[in-house]
Amino acid sequence: MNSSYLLKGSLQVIILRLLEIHGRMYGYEISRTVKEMSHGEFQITEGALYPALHKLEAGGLLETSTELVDGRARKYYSLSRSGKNEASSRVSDVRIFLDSLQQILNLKPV
Amino acid sequence: MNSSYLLKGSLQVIILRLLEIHGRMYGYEISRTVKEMSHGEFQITEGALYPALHKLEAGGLLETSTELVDGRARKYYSLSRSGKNEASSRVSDVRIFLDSLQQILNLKPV
DNA sequence: AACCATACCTAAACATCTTATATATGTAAT
DNA sequence: ATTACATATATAAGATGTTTAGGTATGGTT
Repeated sequence: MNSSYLLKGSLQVIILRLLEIHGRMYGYEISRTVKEMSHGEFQITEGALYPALHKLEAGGLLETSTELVDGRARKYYSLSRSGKNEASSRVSDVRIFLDSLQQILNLKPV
Repeated sequence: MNSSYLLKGSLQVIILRLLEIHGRMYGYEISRTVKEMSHGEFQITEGALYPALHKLEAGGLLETSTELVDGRARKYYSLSRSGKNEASSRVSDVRIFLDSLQQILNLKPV
C-alpha cells in the first residue's frame, strides 16, 4: 500500500498553505518542497499537482504569471484576495480534522 | 466547502484503529464514536462507511458476526489476524503522513 | 399516526488520485 | 554527438473513494 493515497483531499490545502507562506511558487518547486519537507516520503505526482493548481486558479483562488528563467518557462502561482481568505479557512478545517484523527490514532487500549 | 472531504483515504485507517482499540464494533457504533470524538465536527456518511467496511472484509482484514440486540440486527466487525498486522502498518503510515502535513501547516511565515 | 433514533444497505454522480504519455530546455557524462 | 538526467509544464484513461439520495426495518416517544 502506497502511503501517497493519503494525500487525497489534502493536496489543495497543502498548495494553499505553501503559497500562504512563500507568497509565490511554481509547480515544480511545490513538488520539490513537499518531497524535501517529508524527507522523501511523499512525492506529489504531476498528474495530481497540475490539475489541482488549474482548479484552484479556475476557482479564482490563485493568480499566475509566467516567466522565462534560464531558458525554461515557469508558471508562478500566488494567492488571490479570495485565495488568502480561503487558505486560512481551509487550514483551520484541516487542523480540526487532524486533531480528531490524531485523537483516534493516539487512543490508549481500554 | 465541507470539511468532511478531508476524510478521503483516511476512513479505512480510522476503522482499523478503532477496532484495534475496541476489539469489536458495529457500523453504527463506529459512526457515533467518530462523531463524539470529533465533538460533532465529523460525521462519517453511511454511503462511505458501509462500502469501506465491506471492502476491508472482502480483503480479509475484518471478520464479522451478526447478532440480534433489542430486536435489531447488529453486524459486529473485528480485526482478523492479517487485519491486525495491516492496522499497525497503516497507522504508522498515517503518522508519518500527518507529521509531514503538520510540518507544512505549522510553517512560520518567512 | 407521526416522528426520531437505531441499524443496515446500495446506486448514481462527482471529485481526486495514479499511471502513462507528451513536449521542450539545460547540463553532465560517455 | 548522443545518451541520460534534472528541470518544467500539461493532459487523458482508468481506478478509487467520496457525497447525495434513496431504500428497508425495528423500537420508543409525542
